[in-house]
Amino acid sequence: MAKIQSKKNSTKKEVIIEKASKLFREKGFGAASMRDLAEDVGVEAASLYNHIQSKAEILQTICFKVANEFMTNLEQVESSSQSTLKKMEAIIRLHIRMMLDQYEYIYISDHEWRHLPEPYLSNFLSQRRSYRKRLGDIIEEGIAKGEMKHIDPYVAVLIILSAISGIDSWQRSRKSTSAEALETNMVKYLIEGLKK
Amino acid sequence: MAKIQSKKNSTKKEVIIEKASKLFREKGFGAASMRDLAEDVGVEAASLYNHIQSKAEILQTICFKVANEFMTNLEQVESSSQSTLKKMEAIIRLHIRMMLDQYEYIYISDHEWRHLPEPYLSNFLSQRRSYRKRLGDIIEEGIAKGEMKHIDPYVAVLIILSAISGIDSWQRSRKSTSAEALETNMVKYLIEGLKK
DNA sequence: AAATATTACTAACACTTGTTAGTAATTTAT
DNA sequence: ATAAATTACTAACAAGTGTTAGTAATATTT
Repeated sequence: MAKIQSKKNSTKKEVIIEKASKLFREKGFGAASMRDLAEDVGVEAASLYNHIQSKAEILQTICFKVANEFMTNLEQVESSSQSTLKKMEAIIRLHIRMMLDQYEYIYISDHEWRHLPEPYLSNFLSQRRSYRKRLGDIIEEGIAKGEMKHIDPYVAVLIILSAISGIDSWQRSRKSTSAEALETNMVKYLIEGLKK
Repeated sequence: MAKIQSKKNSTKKEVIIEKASKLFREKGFGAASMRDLAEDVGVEAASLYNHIQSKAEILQTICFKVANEFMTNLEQVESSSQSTLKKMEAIIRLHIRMMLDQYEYIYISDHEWRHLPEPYLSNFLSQRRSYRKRLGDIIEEGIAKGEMKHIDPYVAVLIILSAISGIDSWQRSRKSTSAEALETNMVKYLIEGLKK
């Protein structure tokens, strides 16, 4: 049956993935070894395979967990009845917050997806393409309704997502600017850039 | 004396670095092997060491080449007598263009610097910090002069650089949007977001 | 307490890694 | 053409890779 390990209410598999996410971010997926991971978990490398099937599976789990979370949120926003600007703001804020408190996961999903084995790689990229397309559709609608300025929707999506993804280089020097100030300023910049 | 190899007027070392930059981007520094690289160059792995000293040296060369290029340009812009908005526009345009026609180099400098060995790593990060600080100073001056809107300069720099860095995910699907349209739209978005 | 299922261990596998020695081939300088 | 320097080759190294078998220890269920 379900095994409850560790101090928190989390499976050992979850512990492994959590430790792995930190390790993969620090050293990169390729350079992080299963023996490194085992040491972090406090176990021998071979023992990991009682809980996971492969190193790649860890990466898959992380990448698709993140992708699904964003996709679910997008569907909620799409089916809501806010203005297109409010929709984009909601999405931007979610991205920023997830970047702030699920940093490791998001970072890996953003930067290490290249190492996904097929067919997961194609699947992931297709999901990402679809996600961006749907963000672009919201912006397109915003332009059509006169709520947003005339700009290439695809480029706008690129800018917004990349800008948020760049918070990773803030994480390492988080003295001067607080998290709240960061979110406020980013939303201001990114939304003002859309407004007509 | 100077050895002229290959078809073009380039040292074999330059050929190696050029091939390496493509390889490092595709597979990541850690996952790219010297044997992979050797095959691309058309030579045995051991022969590479007649021209380079180590795998890490290649990474160093690439990262600092890029860093120096940006730094030189920044100094020119700083000492010019344009408005702060024009200065930022000039910098943004340079970044976009370098991203477009020196894609491999910039990408590696952006994403693979983590694998630099000390003391190069510290050196690189310090240079990067300094670069961003000076960009922030331009924005701060822009705000003080009333040319730019009130925004945290550090966050603005973060957004601008990250947004441009995100062009890498455009490279792979460069059908719909042309390079000129991309630059125009990005400048529009990023500069409008600064203007008062 | 006994039986069962789960997890950790040691040892080893086949393979890949960056790099070095030593030497042959080739290019450049005399 | 001969000498000197440069570059490519083969072979090998020590170390590290993900992963599997087999087994001992531990926890869970009966």
